[in-house]
Amino acid sequence: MRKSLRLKATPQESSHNKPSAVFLVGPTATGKSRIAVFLARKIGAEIISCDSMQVYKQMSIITSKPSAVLLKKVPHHLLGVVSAEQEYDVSRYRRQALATMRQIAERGKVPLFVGGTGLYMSILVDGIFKEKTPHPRTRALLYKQAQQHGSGYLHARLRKIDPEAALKIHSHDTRRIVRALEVFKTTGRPISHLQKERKGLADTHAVKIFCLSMPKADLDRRIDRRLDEMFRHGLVDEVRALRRLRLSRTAAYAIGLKELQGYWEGACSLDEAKALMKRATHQYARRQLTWFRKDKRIQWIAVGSAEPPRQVADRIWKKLS
RNA sequence: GCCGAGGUAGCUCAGUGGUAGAGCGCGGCCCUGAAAAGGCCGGCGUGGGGGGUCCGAUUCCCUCCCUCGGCA
Repeated sequence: MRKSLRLKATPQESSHNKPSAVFLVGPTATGKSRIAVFLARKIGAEIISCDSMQVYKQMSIITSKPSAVLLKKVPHHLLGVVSAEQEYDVSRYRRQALATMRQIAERGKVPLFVGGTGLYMSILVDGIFKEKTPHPRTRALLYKQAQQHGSGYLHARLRKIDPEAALKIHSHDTRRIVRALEVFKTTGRPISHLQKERKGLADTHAVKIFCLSMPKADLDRRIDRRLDEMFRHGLVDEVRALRRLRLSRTAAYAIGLKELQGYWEGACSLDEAKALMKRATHQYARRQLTWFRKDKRIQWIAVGSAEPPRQVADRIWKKLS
């Protein structure tokens, strides 16, 4: 039998012998993909992407999917699984990820989740409250009301039906106010109650989470370098091809689409568009870090800017065994 | 060289005789079916240099420096 992952058993776990799930997360451009492949080989894992944008088929360069070389070394899942014309969301991701995980378990392998989407990670580890899918008509109506009367008006309504949620959601955060009202309208229950009902991998698995980190200045440099590389590798052609599609709203949020659109509309030069993309990605990395920082279960892996991926993988592996 | 406009936050620029703001950037934070999204908080400043008037100047005056435009 291939060496399977043995985690150091803590007192509580020793009797249960929970299956394990490993997460390798971190902001963009820290080198997750390469490190993940080395790590996966060492622990007998298959990789499940934990990225909200790499799920789209026609978007490879723009989302920095792992290279073909890497894909050949270890089985990867949930990359390019839907058309960029389709909407995608957390719950769909969760269903697909859990199903994939079961298949991997059947093969006697360990699931290694790799990506930078904090919410997707949390929804796996901690769970999601299950309710019916979004109700588009209710939602549309609520947005219309928000437009007419302002988000404060909706927030006041939320305060009446679900004070707890209203306290948590800022009165300007239209998106979450609408969602909370929508849930109440369609289920008759306050979202704040439903949200307490969640079960995730943390309840059934021995979950290990590793987050890569490096000084922000180094990270920004790496981001810039990667953006330059993306352009060299045909980013513009890829995005030009995307224009022939009817991109879904969710896919359209990928960093770079708006910027290149601006270029084609003559609002800026290509270099300016590239600079805007770099900036947007720096900001994105910052938000990612904020998300990960608050999760106290995370074990941080400080990566040297020139440290070989294999070495990083080794360090993580040592923490696992 | 002359004329004109201007030098205020990292950038673009407001404003005021009582030591300054906005947008963007930058930093921190929030996040349960849009999350590479959305929202919140923070001014981060030798107000070009020097001198003068004034109780008090970033604001008024003088001078020097710099930038931009026009004329030479």
